[in-house]
Amino acid sequence: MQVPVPPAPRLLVPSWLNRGGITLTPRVGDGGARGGRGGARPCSLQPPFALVGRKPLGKAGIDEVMAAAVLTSLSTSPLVLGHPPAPPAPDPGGEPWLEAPTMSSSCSSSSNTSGDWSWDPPSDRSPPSTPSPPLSGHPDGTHFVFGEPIPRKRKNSTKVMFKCLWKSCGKVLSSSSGMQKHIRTVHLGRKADLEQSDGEEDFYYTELDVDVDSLTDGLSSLTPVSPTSSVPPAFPGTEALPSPELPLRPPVPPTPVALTPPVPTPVLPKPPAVPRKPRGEAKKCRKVYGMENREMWCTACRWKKACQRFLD
DNA sequence: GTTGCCGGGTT
DNA sequence: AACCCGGCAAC
Repeated sequence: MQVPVPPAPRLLVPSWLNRGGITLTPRVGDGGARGGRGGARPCSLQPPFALVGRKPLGKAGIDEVMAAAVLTSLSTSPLVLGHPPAPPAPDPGGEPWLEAPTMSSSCSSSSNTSGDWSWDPPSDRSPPSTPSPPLSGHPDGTHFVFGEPIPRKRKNSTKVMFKCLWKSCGKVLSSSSGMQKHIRTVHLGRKADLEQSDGEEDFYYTELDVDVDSLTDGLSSLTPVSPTSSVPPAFPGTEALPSPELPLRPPVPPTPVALTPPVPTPVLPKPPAVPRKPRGEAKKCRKVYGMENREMWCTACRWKKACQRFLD
């Protein structure tokens, strides 16, 4: 009849272990707020060095890098640099991608016969919310309807560009709004300033990451293939394009696509023109309850996952 | 600097 | 599966 339960003296956590992760009464002297279920966790004692080498990316084999590059380009911009993955040289540099865009007439036909770029059905990741295509005219536009496989960009020096997928138009702009406008006016024949776009434009352009560094690098020194020194003029019909930067463009012939009615589009099936998931507006548990009341957060928030209580 | 959360590890 | 956290992009 006694309670022989010494409350497991909490170990002294060495500073190298307690890197903010351990929630020992955060800062408010609440003393017992943690009690959620059965006494919280014993401060985790995983060896901190278990994470060694989590991202060996730095010196990962070229194969890995190549694979990553291929995957990336496949998932984000299937048409980009429509040339087959057959690098002529092993490229010792370690930056196999973006070896200056080759000037194959990408749009016409033989973009790539391996052609796996053809509307990959959402087999892999299917967002549970809305499986249907986004023609649902939501003015907000930001539909993350098709899974968001956009890999996180390295903040290094990649820049997001937007490429028009319209047949024989390879226009690349630096802003999505500009691209939408371009598509709206040039290809869809709509009013440029039409406020409400039903999002249809999103189908006709794709996003692509451009490594600025290697681009500029390549421009200044490499330039293996015809560098297109004189950039061909843009379409005569287009408005002032907000594209200050536009490194290289495929030799797109001056196509007379002025105001043709919506043609049965060429390379449609490219859905995920989803730039990046914008941060939701809803305040999440952390913000609502504060760090002090962490036990009131939804579990997802507690685990640093997407909040499931305050959905966007 | 803070917040939200992905990716991945641990239990 | 539940739990946890490093790290990073968006603010």
